[in-house]
Amino acid sequence: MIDVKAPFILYAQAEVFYDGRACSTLEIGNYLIIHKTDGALLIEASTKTTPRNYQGPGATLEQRAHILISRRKQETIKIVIHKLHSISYLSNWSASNIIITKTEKELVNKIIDNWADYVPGEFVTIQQEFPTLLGPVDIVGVDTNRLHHVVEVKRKNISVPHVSQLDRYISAIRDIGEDAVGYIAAPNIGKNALAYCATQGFQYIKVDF
Amino acid sequence: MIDVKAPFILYAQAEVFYDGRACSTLEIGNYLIIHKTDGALLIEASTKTTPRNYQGPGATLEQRAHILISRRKQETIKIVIHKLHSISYLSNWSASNIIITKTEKELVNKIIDNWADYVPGEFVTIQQEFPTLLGPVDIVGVDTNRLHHVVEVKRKNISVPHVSQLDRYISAIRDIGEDAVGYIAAPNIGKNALAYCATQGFQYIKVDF
DNA sequence: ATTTGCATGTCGACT
DNA sequence: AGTCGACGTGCAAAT
Repeated sequence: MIDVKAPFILYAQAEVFYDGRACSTLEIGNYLIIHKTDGALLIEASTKTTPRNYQGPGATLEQRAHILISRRKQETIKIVIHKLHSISYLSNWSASNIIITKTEKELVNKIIDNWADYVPGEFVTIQQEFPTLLGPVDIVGVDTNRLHHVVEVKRKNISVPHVSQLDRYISAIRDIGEDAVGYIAAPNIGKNALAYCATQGFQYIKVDF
Repeated sequence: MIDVKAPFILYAQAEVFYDGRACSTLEIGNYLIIHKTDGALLIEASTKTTPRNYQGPGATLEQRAHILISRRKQETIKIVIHKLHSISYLSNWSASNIIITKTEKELVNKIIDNWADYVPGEFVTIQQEFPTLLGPVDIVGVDTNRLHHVVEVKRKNISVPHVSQLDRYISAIRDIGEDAVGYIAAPNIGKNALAYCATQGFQYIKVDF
């Protein structure tokens, strides 16, 4: 009846039961059921971006009478189909990924290329991906007084956890016996994050694409 | 002509451009485009659960020649349709929500709400998601003797690794100089896990939905 | 209206 | 296979 090997979109009156990390029930109604080539399964209702129920890549689909069962690891979705309105198998469905531009790296490059505009002083080195025990910092500039200017860059809004992250980087650099001051750079910053910066003595660098 | 007021699913050869919190491009290919009654828009490819591009509820859709434009706040999606394979308008598409049951959180709440039934004693604080170096513990109650009652909750059966996890949490709390006793709570527990609990001096709390 | 924290988060990178 | 961090996170509840 349904080719569970092929990708398809199915519009049907159905009810859905999920068991796995939690349990859920979706009451009987008309839903859009999407089966992808990698086994992913979506049950979409008429509102919101996120599906009502879903199963990730690698799920296996089988049919028993008017019931579709998708299994993946410890998770199971059971779709009871009461009335099949339409089904259509998609051929040559693309799997391309989006390409994101305006990346963090782009901002990092802009700051380094125009370093003097953002951080005044005489600098000996400006280094990207400066290694610390907690992982690499985006940019660290060392001035003639050996003071480390630590810049953490985000491509969108800065929130409190990002400032906290900078705080830990600063600590890590001070732990190795270097003096350091902190900067956080992004197109925007949240109010709380800005206040947090003030308490920590960090400076916000507004940088746009 | 596409009825941009109605909910529909559209299979087409298209390319997609997004601008908003970031920028993205999706190369030309065959994609499934879903327009929901609340304005939400999804561009689905043949793999993965998450859509390649999307727009949340409240977005407005308009058509200009062979280009669909969805706008929402500061975000824009432009879909250039090269070849329309099929379009279907969904009638009586349900908006029902799922009902979630049997989550770990539900059990955690039940234990906290009825704390005295599960853990006897005089308590100063009862804290959820108690932070440790190994991550948060579900519940920690501190009694008048400063003894920490550490409760790890699972939504199904407890097996040996879960008890081992509790063991590590207890160690982490003792490492910060606090005295601690362990409890593990779930609807069921395996025989080996129960024996392991006995050796470690942990207590099993049976809790049901 | 804004902020906070959870999610069946998903997903990719790295160990 | 597990862990970690980012995400155009989305989403609902609390403030």
